[in-house]
Amino acid sequence: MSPRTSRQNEEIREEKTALIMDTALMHFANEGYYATTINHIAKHAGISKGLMYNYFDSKEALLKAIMGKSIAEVMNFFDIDRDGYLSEQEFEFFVRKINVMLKEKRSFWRLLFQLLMQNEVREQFLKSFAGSNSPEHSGEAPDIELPASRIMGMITDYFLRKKEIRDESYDPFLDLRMFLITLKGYAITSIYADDSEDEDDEKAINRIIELFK
Amino acid sequence: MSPRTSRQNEEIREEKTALIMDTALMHFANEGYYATTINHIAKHAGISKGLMYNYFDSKEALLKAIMGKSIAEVMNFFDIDRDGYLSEQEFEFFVRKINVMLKEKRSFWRLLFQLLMQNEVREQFLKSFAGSNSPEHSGEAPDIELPASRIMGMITDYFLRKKEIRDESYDPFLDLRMFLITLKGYAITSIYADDSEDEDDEKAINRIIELFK
Amino acid sequence: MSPRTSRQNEEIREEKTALIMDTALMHFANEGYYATTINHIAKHAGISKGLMYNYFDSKEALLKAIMGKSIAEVMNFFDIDRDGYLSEQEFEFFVRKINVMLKEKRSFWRLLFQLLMQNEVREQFLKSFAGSNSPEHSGEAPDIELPASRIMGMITDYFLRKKEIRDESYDPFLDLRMFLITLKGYAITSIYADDSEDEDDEKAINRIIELFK
Amino acid sequence: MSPRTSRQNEEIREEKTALIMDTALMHFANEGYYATTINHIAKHAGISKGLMYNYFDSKEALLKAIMGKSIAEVMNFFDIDRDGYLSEQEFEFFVRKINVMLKEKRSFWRLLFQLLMQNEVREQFLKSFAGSNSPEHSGEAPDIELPASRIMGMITDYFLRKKEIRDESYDPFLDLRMFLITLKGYAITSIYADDSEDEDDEKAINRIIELFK
DNA sequence: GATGAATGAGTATTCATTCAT
DNA sequence: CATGAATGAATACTCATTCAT
Repeated sequence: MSPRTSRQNEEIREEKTALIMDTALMHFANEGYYATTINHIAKHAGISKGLMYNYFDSKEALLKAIMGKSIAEVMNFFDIDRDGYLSEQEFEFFVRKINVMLKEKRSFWRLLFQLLMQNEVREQFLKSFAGSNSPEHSGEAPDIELPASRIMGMITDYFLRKKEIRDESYDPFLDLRMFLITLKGYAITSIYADDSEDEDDEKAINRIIELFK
Repeated sequence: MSPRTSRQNEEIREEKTALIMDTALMHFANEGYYATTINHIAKHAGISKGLMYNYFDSKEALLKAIMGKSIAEVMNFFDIDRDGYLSEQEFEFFVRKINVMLKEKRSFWRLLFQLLMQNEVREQFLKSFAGSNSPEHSGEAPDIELPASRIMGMITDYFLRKKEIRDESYDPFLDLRMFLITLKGYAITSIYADDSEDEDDEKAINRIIELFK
Repeated sequence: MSPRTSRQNEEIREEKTALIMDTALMHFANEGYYATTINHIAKHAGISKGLMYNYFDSKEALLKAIMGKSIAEVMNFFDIDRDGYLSEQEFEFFVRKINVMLKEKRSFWRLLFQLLMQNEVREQFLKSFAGSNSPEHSGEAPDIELPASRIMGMITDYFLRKKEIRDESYDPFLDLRMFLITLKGYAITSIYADDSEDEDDEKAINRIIELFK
Repeated sequence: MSPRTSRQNEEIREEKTALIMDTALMHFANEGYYATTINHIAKHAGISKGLMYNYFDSKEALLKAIMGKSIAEVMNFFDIDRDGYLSEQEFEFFVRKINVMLKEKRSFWRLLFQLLMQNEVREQFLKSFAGSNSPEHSGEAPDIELPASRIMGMITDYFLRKKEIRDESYDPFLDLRMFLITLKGYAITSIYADDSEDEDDEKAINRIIELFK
């Protein structure tokens, strides 16, 4: 009957926060952000509507928290504090890693794509990847911009370096463009495949590596 | 003082129908179907809310009308009554045509992708492309199914035929898969590019043709 | 090409007025006043919505016109300019007449009952039958009140006169009450019978006459 | 600071449910179902529009809940599990009971009559009373059908049995018909009487019993 | 921390009525 | 006289958010 220690409370908060975010992500991803009601999430998470608002200020805040956390995880996955250099061997590793991430975080990617389909959201999001040297930002998502554009920079460097070992006709920007196109195509195909044959995906990934190595 | 002729009324109806559908498509595509209110559409179309319902039974009916019309146009574009055979030269023509369509019907494609991101809609839609020999259907969209799966059949045939002129190691299904992946990737890249450089797109299309010819 | 004469116009007006009123009455009676839209009436009458408003100021005005006309017809049926005296033989005639009226004007009676089920309408209507000497009225339906209460007076007189030829225990007011109850019961039974057996109705009417003669 | 117990919530729900149903019944009965807006009900019940939908899915669902509950109460009133036999003494009791019910549940009967005045509703409802041996029903109101037709069967039996103690000329079906007519007439007279003199009603009921005993 | 009853601003939809032709 | 496109006020219904307990 003794009151919970603040340590215990802290644990409860973390557990509940994670539970809510996971449940919400799943439903946002599958039924759509607008189609998913707070009630629905609360019910499936086994908590009350009111409690949700104890942890998140609003539905939008919940969405942002989910996206922020997921993006951070994805970024972490890329081993942020690497040297920013992508060797040929690392390139293969990089592509395979993306494949793993797509499969492990299907819900996040579905949600991300869904959100990117809306102009307003997309525009806000794209700034993150635009320039690596934006001097100031509104503070909305200050910790994503840098890593995101750093990865883009890293990949760009990789293709620019390929020019040195290819002949005159090689166009690194076209190759980069084709790589991104193929990656995106693979991503949505893989993310929305209802009957994903891992074997087929593996073949496709190998082919992508072969094409852009 | 005499009432409008039915010819005049017919014209008015056609014009207004088109106006409403165009306005709605634009907003559905850019702001999202759920985020777009009937009020919003009416205001931007310069008409009253009530008039909308004079032409379309509901928001969903409006969406279906838009999708139906757009899909029909796209299908027409593919010259449905061709012989169903895709020669090597026709393949290049085919890919270029897709590129044109993507650019001419950006809003439709944006809306289509958006809708496909939601499980329920996607599942219903995917049936259209599944089998070319579904004996009966509920009548919802009977004129889309056939052409859609016919096109898929035509493309599949094309890649199967390539096997005959390639060596033993050629995997037509992987090649087909890669082609579809690349096309999808190109599509979403092109559709959502804010600053589309036609020149760059042209290069990418050429590369795609070169890769899968 | 010569313009219609005012005589012709007058004829057209009368025809159209009757057409609209008949159509409206039928639908009001069967589907209900609220459930029947102006559109519905116009379509079934084969005219335009606008024309309706050329003849009637509003939906309610249409209703009032219908009720007024029907009530007038019913009153006429009772041979208004009779002497206001109901003999025993005339009583039988009177009851049979009511039966004929119920069958000939089913739609009107259905509509009337329907309207009487709503407090506001009923209260307004009941004044008509209340006193035969209401000094003033709002002018809404001045030509109904008198005949209606006159008929009630006539019937009341009939039952009061019966007292003279019955024994002491006879209660004319109870008998009158029972007569009205039975008539109402017969009316709604007959009006809403889906499979009206005229033979059965005939027997019931005979019984009613026998009971209250 | 602790949340309400589920017992407390249960109580609140029951109270509010009853409050809403009572308020709605009163207004439906008096102003008519269509003429009564959800707003109106909410305002008179002293709650918000939204809360209504917390308890009932729709206006129609509210209506059905009210009718279902009322019909169940009425049926209970008739002591359903009696032996299904109506003796002469019980007949008197039966008629008096109906009178009590009419007075105690005026609003319900007003609403019922009102609904029965509309073709569609009536047809659906009348099935309940039609046959006592309908093998299957759509499940809409399975628990009403049986008792309703059972009561009709009980009354029919009563009149058929009277034949045995009457002379040759007695027509039980005509008598039954007259009884139902008189009952209906009494019902609507009583239900819609603005100035109901209980004394007069009592006399009429006595007369009815005397007539059909 | 936890609950779910309660709120109200917002959304799709209906329909009597108007009006230009 | 006749038409039906156009309007907008009203209505049912939804759902994020608040708050008493």
